[in-house]
Parts: sequence; C-alpha cells; structure tokens
Amino acid sequence: MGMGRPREFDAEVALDQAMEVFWRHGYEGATIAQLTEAMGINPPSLYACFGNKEGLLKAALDRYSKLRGAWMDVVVAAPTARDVAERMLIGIAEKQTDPANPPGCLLVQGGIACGTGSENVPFELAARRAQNEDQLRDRFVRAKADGDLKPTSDPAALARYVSAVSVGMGVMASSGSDREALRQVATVAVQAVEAQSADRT
Amino acid sequence: MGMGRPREFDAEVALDQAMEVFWRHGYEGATIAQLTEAMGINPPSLYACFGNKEGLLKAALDRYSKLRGAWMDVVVAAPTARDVAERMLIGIAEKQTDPANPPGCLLVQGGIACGTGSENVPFELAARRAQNEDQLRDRFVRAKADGDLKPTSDPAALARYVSAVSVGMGVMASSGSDREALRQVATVAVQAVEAQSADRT
DNA sequence: CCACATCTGTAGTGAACACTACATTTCTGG
DNA sequence: CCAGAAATGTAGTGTTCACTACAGATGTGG
Repeated sequence: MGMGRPREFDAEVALDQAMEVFWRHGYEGATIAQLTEAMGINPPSLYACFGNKEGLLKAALDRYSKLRGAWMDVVVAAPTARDVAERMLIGIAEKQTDPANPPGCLLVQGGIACGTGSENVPFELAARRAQNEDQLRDRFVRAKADGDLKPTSDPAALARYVSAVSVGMGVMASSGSDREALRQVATVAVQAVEAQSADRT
Repeated sequence: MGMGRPREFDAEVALDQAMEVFWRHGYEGATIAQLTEAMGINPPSLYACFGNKEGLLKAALDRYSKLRGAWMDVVVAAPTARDVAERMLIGIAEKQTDPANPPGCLLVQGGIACGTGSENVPFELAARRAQNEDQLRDRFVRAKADGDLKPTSDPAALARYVSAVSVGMGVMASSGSDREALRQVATVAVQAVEAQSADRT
C-alpha cells in the first residue's frame, strides 16, 4: 500500500508566515484567508496539517518558543542577576522593534482577551509567558544562593517583575514606541534589580 | 413639533454594562448580541445612541477615562515622585484584581491587536494610555524641578517606565495573577523610581 | 502498471457577524 | 387632541467567518 502524495509545501516555512499573521493581527483578528494566503497554501492543506485554527496557533507558538527559548538561554547565562535583567530587557527593546518582525511580542499580540469560543487562547499564551518567568526565577534563585542578590530579596517577585516589564514593553512597541523609548524603559527597570543586588565589596 | 419619544434606558448605566463586556472580551471578541443583552436594549437603540460598535467603544472609553482620571489626580497628588509611583502601582494592583470589575485594564484588554477593519482600535487605546503617561511625566518634571528627583533623571523615561509596568501588570491580572503577586511587582518596580530620587538629607 | 493512500484546488457549507427596514409606540409643541 | 419627531421591538439584510465535500493529482508498495 502506498504512502500517499507528498506535501508540496514546507511546514516550517509556512508556520513562519502564519506566525507573522497572528503576531500582527492577533488570533481572532487573523482570518483563515489571510493565513492561507501568507502561507501560500489552500485551506484543506492547512486543516490537514494543523487540524484547525487553534492548532495552527499552537504550532506557531511552539516555533516561537523554540526560537525565543534559545535566546533566553543566552540571557540567563549572564554573570549576575542585574546583568540577566539588563540583557533581557535591552534585548527585548531591540527584538520588539526589529523591522524584520511585527512590533511587540507574539505571546502578547496573539490575544489578551478573546471572544466566546476562544477563551483558552489567552491562557495558552499566558502559559508560554510563564515558562520564561520560571526560567528567570530559577536564575534569580541561583543568584540569591550565590550571594549576588540580597538575602532579603524575593527571586520569584523579581522574575515576575522583569516579566511584567517585558510584557509592558511589548504593548508599547506594538502601539508605536520606538527603540530608544523602549531602551529607556529597560534602563530604568534594571535599576530595581540593581537595588536588590548585594553591594559589591 | 414634538420632541419625540424619550429614551427608555439610562445611557450611562448601559455604558457601564458595555464597558464590562469590552473589558472581558476585547473589542473584536465582544459581539453586538452580548453588548445589547448586557445593556438591556435592542440593536436599533444601540445604533441610534452610539452610531456603531466603534462609537460604543469610544463612549465606553470616555467613561472609563473619566473614572480613572479622577483617580489619577489623587495619584499625582502624592508628595514625592516615589510616592506617586507607589500610589499608582499599588493602586493598580488592587484595582486590576477588584472582583467588582473584570481583571486587568480596559485600555489593554480592549484590544492590542485587531483584524482588518479595526486597525485604529489599538491606536485609540494607546492614545488613552498616553494621556496617563503624560500626566505622570508632568508630575515627574515637577518633581525634578523640586529637587525630589536627581538632576540626572529623565522624567519622561520614568513616566514611560511606570506606564509600562502598569500595562504589564494589567496583562498579568487578566491572565490570573492574584493581588499579592501584583503587589510584589509594584513593590519591586517602585525601587527603580527610588533609585532616581535625590538622597534625603 | 495497478491498488491504495495522501495531498491539492475548486467550490462551496451553515453559522455568526455587524448592521438596518419597518411598523409601532410614546412623547412634545401648538 | 392632533401632527410631527424620535425611540422601540421584530425580523430580517448581506457579508464574512471557520471549516469541508469532492474530484482530480501524485506519490508508494506489490
């Protein structure tokens, strides 16, 4: 028995295009017509490959998380908690205003509020954001153990804080803030982490 | 000539209901059917009174800004820049987790990304957020003139920063963070403003 | 080269959407 | 009390949406 006709498009390339549409218009704002056009395929191919619109979003998120995860590894490799925060926030200022991508962050632009029938899309995005926050928290726990952060500091709260600033910067970027404005926010934000850092002696 | 049949519903009460629907589902996620049901009226009454869906959103935003504007006046009345930031961010932590309202902030939940045909909704929301930022900036300019903020500080950057943290907290609230988590973020965030404050002598 | 499995393009499907035509009701000014 | 003005409820309008039936195309295993 044969194995059927082979797929004529590259799923990863198509996913990159879909990712961009979701990024720019959000889950609900993106239509199947826009997605299929951007992906260069017809609806039946999309549904055969990804199940439905939400399946396509999840696949796009997986791809996004994969790319972003590699970068997060670089971020948490910074030598101190302060440097982790700086590398992350300054990096976000630049990534979120990179003209190669839509402005902002897919994990925010994808959809913060959704209509009936898509209620779990915001949850899905929140879960992905939480992964980054967990990674930061683990790094800050280690920083505290190393004596890099003050004994009174709360690594989980710090991670939440950096994550919150990231999200806020993403929204600003998507509504037109330029790179310099975001860098200023990042620079100020880092000072709160600095305030939690042990004095250098 | 007569003045016509009087309206049978209270426009402000109806707006409050509409505001809640937009807040919970976003502009695109909210349907006319949900809105009219929440408002207790039929579509023709809605269109006669507010023009169209976007007109209703703007009216709801006006009402939201009015309520929120009064609170912002209280915020900027705090004695120091640091206290302004604290009053604002701690207040936001509580407001955005107030069970009387949907979680988060209407100016964010309303819609960060929208589909074709509603592109200016995100701009509209951004413009309203910018008003708050401007109010903060003016307050920080004064704080710098008063010697409350360091001569090297940048009031506009500080205002952008506080605004960004507010937005980030809103997104966190809408995705399930509880009041205590938000308070922790606020507490950390205030320390960056503190770092820009002149030493007390 | 044939049976079968899978993909592809065309052309729709029913449902949900924002919005409205229209007849009716309820008011005011004269 | 009557004429005109404006709001209301019913019942739609056309459009767009996510999704799919189907027939033909293109591959593999025997």
